[in-house]
Amino acid sequence: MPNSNTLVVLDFETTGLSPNNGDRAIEIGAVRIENGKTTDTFQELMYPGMQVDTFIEEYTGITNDMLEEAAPCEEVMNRFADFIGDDNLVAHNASFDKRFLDSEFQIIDRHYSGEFACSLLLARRIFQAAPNHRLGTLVRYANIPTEGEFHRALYDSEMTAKLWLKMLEDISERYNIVDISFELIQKISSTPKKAVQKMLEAWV
DNA sequence: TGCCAGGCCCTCTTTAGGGCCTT
Repeated sequence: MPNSNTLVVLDFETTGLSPNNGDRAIEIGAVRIENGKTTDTFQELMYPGMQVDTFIEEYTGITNDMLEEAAPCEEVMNRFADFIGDDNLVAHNASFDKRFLDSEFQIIDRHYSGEFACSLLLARRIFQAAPNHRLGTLVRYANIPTEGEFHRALYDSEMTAKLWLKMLEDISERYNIVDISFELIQKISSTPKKAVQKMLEAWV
């Protein structure tokens, strides 16, 4: 059974946008949050069996030379499957990371039982006034200190985790809700933007 | 040869189109 007090916030760097086009993961970063505190991290580069193009090298700072020294995707993703266990999962634009997690796990015949939540969907509802809902913009909007490079897997997962906790804190303070369950998060994320405030005000 | 992501969300919507987000 997934533990609702424990979350793994994860982020992939990849060769492109779609596993259906043959794209693979090149780095996975993750942060485990237990009762609001970071208790563990995971970060590994992985060799996807192909060269990445110059856009990806420049976007992520991950070079082909770095990847050639890395363990293959299959090996790294097996370790990552052990890391996430049955915990629930969070990512910024989770549909993207879920596609790559599913694709990489299918290759090695591994499975997970946790459910995904999406910090982008939550932010569109909780931080409606933000200029946009890219991860970097939201981190600045929420006044979260930054001291690293975006577009690396561990740093982005750490920033997503901090943003996640900030949104939970915001919900808790704004609506006086003490216990924010994973189920409530899912409920907020699937409620139309205009109806979120009323829904939360009525939440007991 | 030519194509090439996909889910969410808004609106000049629902018999659709296009921007936002992720690499």
